[in-house]
Amino acid sequence: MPIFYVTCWYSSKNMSDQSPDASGPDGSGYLPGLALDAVIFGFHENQLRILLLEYRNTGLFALPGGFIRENEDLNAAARRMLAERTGLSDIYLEQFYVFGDQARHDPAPMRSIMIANGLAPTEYHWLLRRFVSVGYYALVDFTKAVPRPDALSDSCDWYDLDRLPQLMQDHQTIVQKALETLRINLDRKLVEWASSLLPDTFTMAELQSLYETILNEKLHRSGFQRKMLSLGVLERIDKKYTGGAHKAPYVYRFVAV
Amino acid sequence: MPIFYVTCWYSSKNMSDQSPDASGPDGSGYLPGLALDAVIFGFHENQLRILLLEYRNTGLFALPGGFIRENEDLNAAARRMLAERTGLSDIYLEQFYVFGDQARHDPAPMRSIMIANGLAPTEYHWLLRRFVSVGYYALVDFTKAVPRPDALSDSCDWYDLDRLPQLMQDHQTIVQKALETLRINLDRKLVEWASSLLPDTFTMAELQSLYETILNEKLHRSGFQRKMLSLGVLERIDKKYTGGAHKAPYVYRFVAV
DNA sequence: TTCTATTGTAACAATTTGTTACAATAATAA
DNA sequence: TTATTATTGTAACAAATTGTTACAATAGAA
Repeated sequence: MPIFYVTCWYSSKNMSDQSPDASGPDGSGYLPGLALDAVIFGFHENQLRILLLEYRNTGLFALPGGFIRENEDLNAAARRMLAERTGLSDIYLEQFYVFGDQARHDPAPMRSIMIANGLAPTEYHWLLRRFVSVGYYALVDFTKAVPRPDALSDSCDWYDLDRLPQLMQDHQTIVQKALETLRINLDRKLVEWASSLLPDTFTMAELQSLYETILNEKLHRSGFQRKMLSLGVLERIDKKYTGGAHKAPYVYRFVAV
Repeated sequence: MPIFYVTCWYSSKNMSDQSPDASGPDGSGYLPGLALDAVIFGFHENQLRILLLEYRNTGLFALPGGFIRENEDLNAAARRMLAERTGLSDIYLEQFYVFGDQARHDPAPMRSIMIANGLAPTEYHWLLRRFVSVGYYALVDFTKAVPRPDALSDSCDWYDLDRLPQLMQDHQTIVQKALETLRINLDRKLVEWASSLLPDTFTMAELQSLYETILNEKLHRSGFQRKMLSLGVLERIDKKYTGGAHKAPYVYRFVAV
């Protein structure tokens, strides 16, 4: 019972128009039907934001996403996509959920985007087909990122979590689920996250404001300080003279594990 | 710039030999390159086991897996696969990780399995290609399941977690990650899991043994009872006369949320 | 020098968890 | 009937953790 399975990519234009990695604008070279969407959390001075793309002439906003090359690990694809969008490479990145309902398949917005970009996609264009998408969340200091739009979008920028524009498809759901994951994992993953979210050294007040911003609630200063110190992962470095008319706080660093 | 993307399934035999759902043994009707693997945890009387398939004449063991139909939700596919393997439908099931490294692509074992089953797969047979696999864990009372082998395997049975046979590919890693997830989530998900892991009513000792088995550590009886009662989700039902020469324990039920 | 805002930490209370102890049984055997 | 036994439910207390308040120690500005 010899059976053959072949995935074919047809392009009416030039099959040879491909980037060096052998993945091209016709979708060839990518794993078919599988995508990534990333909720990139940016933190800086009490502010928690996420990175969104705005598509040209459409008023449509979306999470940065991407595809997986045939000769690429899934997580590596997420890391590559992230670097393309932010210019950052050593940041925390983790899967949190796979969005695989049929209901999320809605070719209309993507068709609008393509048309707004001067393309005339056929009904069966690969970008208009059903995708199962792996959700990733990433953590960065947003002052370190250099957001770059992708080929179809004219802006890539940070948006306050509580003032998000209307998002495409199920991207609002994806953001919500990412935020839940962030909150659930905060205590357990703090040390892993620290280098992505905080400068090398930081004051206790900065660490507390990170907690408060992520959890969206006020914490008691004294108890917080005691709890953090009791974790045994903080090393006190120096005093920090901020210029304020008050005692100078210490700066801390997470000790290597 | 009209571009076409078409996925083609070639079968040297009969393209019409398909199940009613339009997914066939040639892989057509399924989302290409995407699979599921399930770690089905079975609990009963202090024992935690998982369900494994043994492939005919190969000595190879594997997690039950499956594919996603083109007109099926991802989670629905997992639920269907689970029902096919266990006969159970109302059980707890959740994604925990996507395994998407290229390194996991190793066609050798699957080729052996197919050959052992009298098939002569070509090099490009769909089952021998790279798959990204969504890992699910499920929770059942293993006395309620009726394990059924799939087409290529001659047994489907429960194995003690600490006495697993050698598993195919990266399935050992998948089991490990599922177990970690189970432990991390136990407290937070207890109520959701209860109906899959415990009988409708249960004694405190049974609940404690569930905890101890999952966490693989002894807990203090008194503190455990107090903690569980303080959750405010247990309803005391009745006494249970077990026949033992001692005080009869109460049986509890989780109250509806 | 005084004043102000913020920090680090002590002090104590409240709560939660760890541990031990013991009375309350269901059977069983004397 | 009456011990005996194994387990259960919970009280009692200790230990640890967390919540809250208080206060001394500044770094700068007035």
